[in-house]
Amino acid sequence: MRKGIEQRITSLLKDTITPKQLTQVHAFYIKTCSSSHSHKHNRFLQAKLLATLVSLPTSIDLHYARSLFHSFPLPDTFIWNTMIRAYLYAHNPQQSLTLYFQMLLHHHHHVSVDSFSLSLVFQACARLLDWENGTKIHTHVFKLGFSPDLFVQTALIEMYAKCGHLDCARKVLDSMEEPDLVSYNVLLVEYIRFGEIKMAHQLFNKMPHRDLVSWNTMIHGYASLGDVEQRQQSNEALKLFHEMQVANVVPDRVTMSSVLSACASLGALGMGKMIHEYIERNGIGVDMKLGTSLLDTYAKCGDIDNALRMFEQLNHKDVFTWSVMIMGLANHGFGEQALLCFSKMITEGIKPNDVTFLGLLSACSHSGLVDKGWVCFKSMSRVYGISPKIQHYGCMVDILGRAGLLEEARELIRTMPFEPDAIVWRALLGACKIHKNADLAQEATLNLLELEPHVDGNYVLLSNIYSQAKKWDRVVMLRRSMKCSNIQKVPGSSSIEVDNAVYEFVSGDKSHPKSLEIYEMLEEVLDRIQCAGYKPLTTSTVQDFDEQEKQNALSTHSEKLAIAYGLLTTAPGSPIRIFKNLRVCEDCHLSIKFISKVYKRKIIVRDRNRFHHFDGGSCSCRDYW
DNA sequence: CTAGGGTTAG
Repeated sequence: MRKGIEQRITSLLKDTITPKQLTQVHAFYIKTCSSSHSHKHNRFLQAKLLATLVSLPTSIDLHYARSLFHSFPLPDTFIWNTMIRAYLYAHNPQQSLTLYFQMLLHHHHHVSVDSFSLSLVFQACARLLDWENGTKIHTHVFKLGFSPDLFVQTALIEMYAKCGHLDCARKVLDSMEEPDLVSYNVLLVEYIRFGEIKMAHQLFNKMPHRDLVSWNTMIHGYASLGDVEQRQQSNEALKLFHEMQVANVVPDRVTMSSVLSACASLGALGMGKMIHEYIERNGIGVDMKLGTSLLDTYAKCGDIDNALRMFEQLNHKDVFTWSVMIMGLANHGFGEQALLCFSKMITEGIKPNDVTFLGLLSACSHSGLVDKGWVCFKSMSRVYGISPKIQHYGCMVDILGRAGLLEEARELIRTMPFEPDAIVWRALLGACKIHKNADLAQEATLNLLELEPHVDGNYVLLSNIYSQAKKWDRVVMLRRSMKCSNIQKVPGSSSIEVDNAVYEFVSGDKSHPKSLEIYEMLEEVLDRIQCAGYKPLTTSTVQDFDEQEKQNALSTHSEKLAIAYGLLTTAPGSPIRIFKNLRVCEDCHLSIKFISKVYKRKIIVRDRNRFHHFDGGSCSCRDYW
């Protein structure tokens, strides 16, 4: 074949990005081969064809790759490696491994494994979580007398780490003479994936340099982890974002996405808005993922209007985007809108997944849509081929229970194809509380305490049920057993963001510097709403206090303090947003309705379960919560 | 050739 044609095909391959283009080049190659110039195949060009096929941005046509591979009578190391890569990229790491072992058998054909083969096969082991083969091949590295290669070692770190052998991974890293950023970052990512945030942070501090990926990994770690100490972790994410800027590392959309999820879990709307402005000011392009983050942040910070605006602005939406919107509407109590959103999603040809249905069922639950809940639940498997998980059954139990269909809820628990978990029993127990069914409550309690004997919230819920029924002896017994098992009650707290700083109040809190003013304000508030007809709902207190004591305990609940502070510090007529760690109590719910009317304020409360929008004396939950 | 981001019930 003439040199000119070889060069022409090489340059054609360079510009090949679609499978169709590739077949065209291939056809051209075959034509020139069979033409008069040469009948011999060109090994170099064929290898290049295969390599191009494997590196196309689209998914790999394995049939095609295999036929190319088999056209070589004696594939060399490069060609073997390319085929191993083909399987790896085509999500078939098992075949990569098989091919690697076949390659070893071709030793007599002078085909030898090189550092590319090794790094690829370790990646395959990492994806398969195949520690056994991984370690076995690790010994090959020594046997073959390889000088330690950066890529091989990095792949080894990933293999050990992904298989859960974080200490082995660390040993490989520590043994490296000059680990590069990727070697560090790989381990950082795996530490985070295993929830080892402390180890990650130590490594992060130890690194000689940190690049964008290192920072992003750490920020994401703090923003996404932390069921425990959620608040601290989210604040740590924001702190790191600040440090990153001090270190002159320019953030990108990945950074923004993580920082936003920290804002979302803090409920920090002001901070979220600042980040949004930062994104716009710095020309960071909003792609689908970042857009979904923004949407989710607005929804979780109580600003459903901006969430909807964001949703409208996004040109491309996938199942995540739609699910986030549906869940947002659900949490704000807009059940019908959530269902409408779902219909639109279907019309636009987006396939729902199991999370989408959690949003829908949650919407039905928050809005008391029993029939529609059943329709959704049944359509899951019948129409969309998604089999309901225990979470979906949990939602259905909640929907039925809240609506007072306690027997139906109990029957569903009995017939569902899962062992009921604590969450299911708690949903039933909560329903028993609303609808005052002592017998069923007894059954749910026994099951719940067997599964979760150490969760404070369960005792609080039970205690509320007993005091509602005025069974004070039971309440006392419960408190005693809590004390015996050393179960601490998580105190209720409410926070409010003023001038981008978050203040947190607990019941009877006097720690705020403006405490005196806050309590004066609270007194005025209570006076004014009482004039408007508010009467304290003392039945929801746990203790067998006298009436005045009960009222006093209620009047300084954390949400009331936070609202008093909000009234003091924000402009008249502007909305007040409160974030509570537990569910809002009935008396607070009632009084906030009055406050919204008397002070002409929109008050948005995010409690443990959902949002309450108070306006003009009523709440968006229509007292169904 | 290896590294980083978005949804998950009550």
